Amino acid sequence: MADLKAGVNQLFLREEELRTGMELLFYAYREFTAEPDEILAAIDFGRAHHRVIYFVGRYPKITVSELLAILKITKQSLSRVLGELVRQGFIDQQTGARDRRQRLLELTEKGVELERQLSETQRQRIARAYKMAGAEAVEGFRKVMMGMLDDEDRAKFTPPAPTRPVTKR
Amino acid sequence: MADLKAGVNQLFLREEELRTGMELLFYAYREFTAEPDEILAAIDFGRAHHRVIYFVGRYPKITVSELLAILKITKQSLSRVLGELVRQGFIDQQTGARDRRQRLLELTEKGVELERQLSETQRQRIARAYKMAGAEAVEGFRKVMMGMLDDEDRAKFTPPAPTRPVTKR
DNA sequence: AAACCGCGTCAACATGGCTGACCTAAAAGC
DNA sequence: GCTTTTAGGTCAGCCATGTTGACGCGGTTT
Repeated sequence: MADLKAGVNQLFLREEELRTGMELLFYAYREFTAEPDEILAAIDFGRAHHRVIYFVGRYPKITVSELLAILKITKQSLSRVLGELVRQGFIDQQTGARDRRQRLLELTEKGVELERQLSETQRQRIARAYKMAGAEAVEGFRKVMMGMLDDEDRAKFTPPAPTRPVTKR
Repeated sequence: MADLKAGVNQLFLREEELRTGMELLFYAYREFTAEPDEILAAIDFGRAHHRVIYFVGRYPKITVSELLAILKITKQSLSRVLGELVRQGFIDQQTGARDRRQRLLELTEKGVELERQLSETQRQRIARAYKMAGAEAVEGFRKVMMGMLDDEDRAKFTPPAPTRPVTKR
């Protein structure tokens, strides 16, 4: 009887714990995107533009299909925002040397500036959270977050250097 | 000179660390929503329906304005999905006893079943991550995630029992 | 009685996903 | 060298979910 009660209690705690995790993710993600969204809206861009800017900044000379693999959207969706970014001079495309079908993407100076501006609030938010929580907690955060990913995404974080999904280049 | 180098290195590490945090959040959120999204699509619902179902399940007898405060969307947006959920018998509305202007929301049995089904994969994903990472890491995860929230959201997690933002009821 | 509040609704619009079809040019395979 | 595959672009249309703004009804508060 005592055992049964303990079991039920365990279950309840676990349920609470899991819900907390779900909600933390929901709220954190929302807060995380809110500030850049405002900046973006002012220049008639959306979250999609931010993602493209971010990953092009992260992986200079990334190809379109590599970018698609990261974002997991269709090329039609990407092309809309990417096209705008290119036309408005935030991103440069240069034809691949080895493979001339590829368009290697890179931020222009203007693009770098926008990226910096957009990510600044996010960086601050994370830095604040890391600082408040302490180094050990950060390690735990990373472990748990990694555990939530599928193998494919997880692999992006394990290799020695920051690497994009490598296809032949 | 050695100092300077160390400083630069510190900066680089910090930058890497922060980017990792940003990306973990991006990928984790995407994975987290992917599975429910599939189930939802099959019954012609979207992520917005899930959120409503989730929070109504979480806070039975929640009022419309409390729900709006949690979701931070306009009532017009909410009303679209909430209306469908009510019409299709996933959510019941009952007029508030104290304040008859209020519509207290509750999941029907059908709603509970859908909620369970939708959240199941998410619960499993979190449970797996928690288990893989260990109790201490989970504590760290929570600390960091809390640090990312604004005070308002953070307050939702600190009180003794799970509480919704309390207005007069 | 007046003002405010909770909730619903109509209309119009933007963003960012999607599918499907079709094209060019370059690379790879045989 | 011809064929097939690949990288990338483009047109057209659809859908979900967010937005603003305006207005109405009934219940509560002052």
